[in-house]
Amino acid sequence: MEFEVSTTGREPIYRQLAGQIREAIARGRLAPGARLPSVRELSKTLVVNPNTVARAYTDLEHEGVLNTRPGLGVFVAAPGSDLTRPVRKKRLVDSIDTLLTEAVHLDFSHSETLALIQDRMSQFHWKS
Amino acid sequence: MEFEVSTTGREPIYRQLAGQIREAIARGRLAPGARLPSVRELSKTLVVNPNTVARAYTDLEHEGVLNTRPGLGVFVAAPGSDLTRPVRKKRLVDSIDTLLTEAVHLDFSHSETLALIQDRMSQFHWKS
Amino acid sequence: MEFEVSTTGREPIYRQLAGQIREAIARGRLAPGARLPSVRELSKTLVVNPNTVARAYTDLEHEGVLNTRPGLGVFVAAPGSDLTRPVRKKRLVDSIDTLLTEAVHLDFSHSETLALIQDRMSQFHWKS
Amino acid sequence: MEFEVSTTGREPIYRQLAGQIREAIARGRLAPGARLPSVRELSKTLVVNPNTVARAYTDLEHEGVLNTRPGLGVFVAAPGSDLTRPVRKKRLVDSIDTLLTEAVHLDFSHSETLALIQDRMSQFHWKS
DNA sequence: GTGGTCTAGACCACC
DNA sequence: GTGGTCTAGACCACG
Repeated sequence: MEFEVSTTGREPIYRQLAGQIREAIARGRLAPGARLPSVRELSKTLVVNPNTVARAYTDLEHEGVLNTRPGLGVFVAAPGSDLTRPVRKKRLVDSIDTLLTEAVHLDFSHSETLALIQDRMSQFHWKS
Repeated sequence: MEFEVSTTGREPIYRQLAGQIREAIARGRLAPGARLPSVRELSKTLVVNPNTVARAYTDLEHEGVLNTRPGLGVFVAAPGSDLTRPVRKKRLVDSIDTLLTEAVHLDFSHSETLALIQDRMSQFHWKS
Repeated sequence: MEFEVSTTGREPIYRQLAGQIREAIARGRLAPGARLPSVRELSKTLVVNPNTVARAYTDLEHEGVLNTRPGLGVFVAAPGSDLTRPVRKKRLVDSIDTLLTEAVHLDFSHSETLALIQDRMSQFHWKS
Repeated sequence: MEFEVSTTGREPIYRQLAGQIREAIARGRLAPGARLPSVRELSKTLVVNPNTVARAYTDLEHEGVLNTRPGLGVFVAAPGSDLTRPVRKKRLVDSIDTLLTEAVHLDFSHSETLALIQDRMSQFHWKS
């Protein structure tokens, strides 16, 4: 896996990195159990402060997306969420509504939006 | 229209407010030409500083979502975007990918996600 | 780059500043990627409130003229516009008509006006 | 002459009106000596407050563009400016620079800009 | 150190 | 009454 961060644009680097790791997992390009580069290693290849990489990793660990095994490295966790179904559903619905709001303001039609979503869905790695 | 902001989360107040206004418009609950509460009025009901409300309004005006007529108030603008199609599409696709990443991590299946999206889509106000 | 603002005129300070930055970029005196003075620094040299400088910077960021990288500073963005061609043309034509109206009222002839425009054009940094 | 004001958009009504009168004169559609509608009359047809029309007229009178002859009405003044040539030139050059700055940021080329300006120039009524 | 957010409170322009 | 500008000063997030 190679990641890349852009120092142009206002999204904090640690959050760009966390987002890219989440997306790589969701697309199936990083499988459960896979080992990620060490903090030191990744901070060198991305030319960013090690604290920045560490922050991304610990955030994802708190989310349950990564596991750190001290002395061994950082690994992709098994899929699944600790949250209850109503909580998970509420989060997803809120995000969907935000997306649809954006689609309407960007002047896309119902059918264009749906087609685009279905097209992108085929690129992700869905459960069962 | 009633809006509500939470001061506990990390999302800035002015951005929560802007998001709620955008969503109300996208759902058709705020029609083009409708007048929004005055800055001072809304700042009182939300118990925030008038500058904070004004910031949300002016951001939305820059986006072309609202029109402000000094001395009269703030109004919902006509729909439509001045942005180029490639730019609009890129923005939407990026948002879709972020959403789908979240859906996978929240452990939803392809069909559940699609069903949820189609259900929510029916609540928005699409063009043409 | 040195900027200067006048507090006596009726043009808001933040807008004077934004205009000077836009002009410096259009003349090529501020190249893409160049760093602008920090908000605090510039607010000291101009003797205005930091918020006023920040307002100019964020307006220009919304226009796509500047990029701000929190923690690092504010930089000149890559050139180009995200707006649709008809919108861009309408804006330019409106501004041209306003200019020509002024030229006529200032009692300049057709040839004097054209000569002056061509002279000034040579001082700007045009694309391609 | 018919004028029209838009209550959408942030330009004050009195200034829209003044601008339209200036432009009509510069295009030769209102000749020197022509009589403008009375304040009362115009305020009715535009459906605006009479004070607003009066403000536009008095601003233009101060500029030397209109003359009020009490009891008779408001008339287009003879062309010409009271200002000295260096002052007039400085004003025009400043306006030209502002226009060219906008053209560059709107991503127009040198030749497109010049062509557009020459096209619009032919629609104005130049001296001698 | 950088920019971002929010508050409190003053004054102005417009209608 | 409306929104717009500006100041002073506090606190937070980022690198």
